[in-house]
Amino acid sequence: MVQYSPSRFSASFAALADATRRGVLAQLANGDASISDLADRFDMTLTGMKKHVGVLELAGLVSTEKVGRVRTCRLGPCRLDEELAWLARYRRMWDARFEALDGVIDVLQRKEKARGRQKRR
Amino acid sequence: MVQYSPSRFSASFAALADATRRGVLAQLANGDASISDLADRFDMTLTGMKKHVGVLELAGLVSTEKVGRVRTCRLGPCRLDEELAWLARYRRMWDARFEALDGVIDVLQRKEKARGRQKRR
DNA sequence: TCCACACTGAGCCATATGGTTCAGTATTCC
DNA sequence: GGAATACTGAACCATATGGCTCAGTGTGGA
Repeated sequence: MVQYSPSRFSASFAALADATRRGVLAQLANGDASISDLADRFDMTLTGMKKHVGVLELAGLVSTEKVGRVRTCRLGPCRLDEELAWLARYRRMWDARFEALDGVIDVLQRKEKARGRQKRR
Repeated sequence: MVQYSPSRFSASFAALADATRRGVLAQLANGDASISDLADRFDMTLTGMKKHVGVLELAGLVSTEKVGRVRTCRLGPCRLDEELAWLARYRRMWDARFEALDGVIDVLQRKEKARGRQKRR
């Protein structure tokens, strides 16, 4: 089940905050892999990799299925749409904020010039 | 100085992984604020808020300046461009991956139909 | 049947994180 | 000068994180 709780972002961003986990996602973009494959590729114990996969799975970034004795990992249901939207919104606010600042600077500079003209008179 | 080390993403995503810090960014998008302002708004001690601001500052998301006895926080130099690009790239890979999967399913279904036709003969 | 393989879970360890209190220090205002 | 303000830093605490080992458990192949 997909979670839409307020902590969803916390989970996904925290999942992305680790270089190994970002690497795992990149790897899975190339194709599905077992826990052993991943552990091997990232030079880590099975148990260690399992924890990373667990974190990614909780965040919805990876889904896994066990068939026989091997658990296969693939990219999960979360496409990071909302995270992308959050970042995009943040950047719009950032831009707006700095345009506003530029506006203030403009006004100040115009006043400065006006004062200069007055002095010259 | 802005860092472009491999751990840059780790710092920014980790900074975004906390709800309070995301709130601080949203707040600063509305206007600059002192540490006290923020601590007050998020019902936290000054010291606690200072730590959060420190994390955001290290990630380049916030910059601060102390004048007199008050330290003013504003949105920082990092616009999250590369983070946005990373997420966008991930999503493209995600899409590609699932289109490929759809392709496989298509092929399987076509084979299935073909087998059906054979049986009926 | 038996061995090897792939995972799982408990538990340990060092360090990081998110918070606090308390005791400064520097500034501002009266 | 003295009190109030705004921050700063050290130290503490509980919990989380990122790793590990070790001892299972379940599956597949000879």
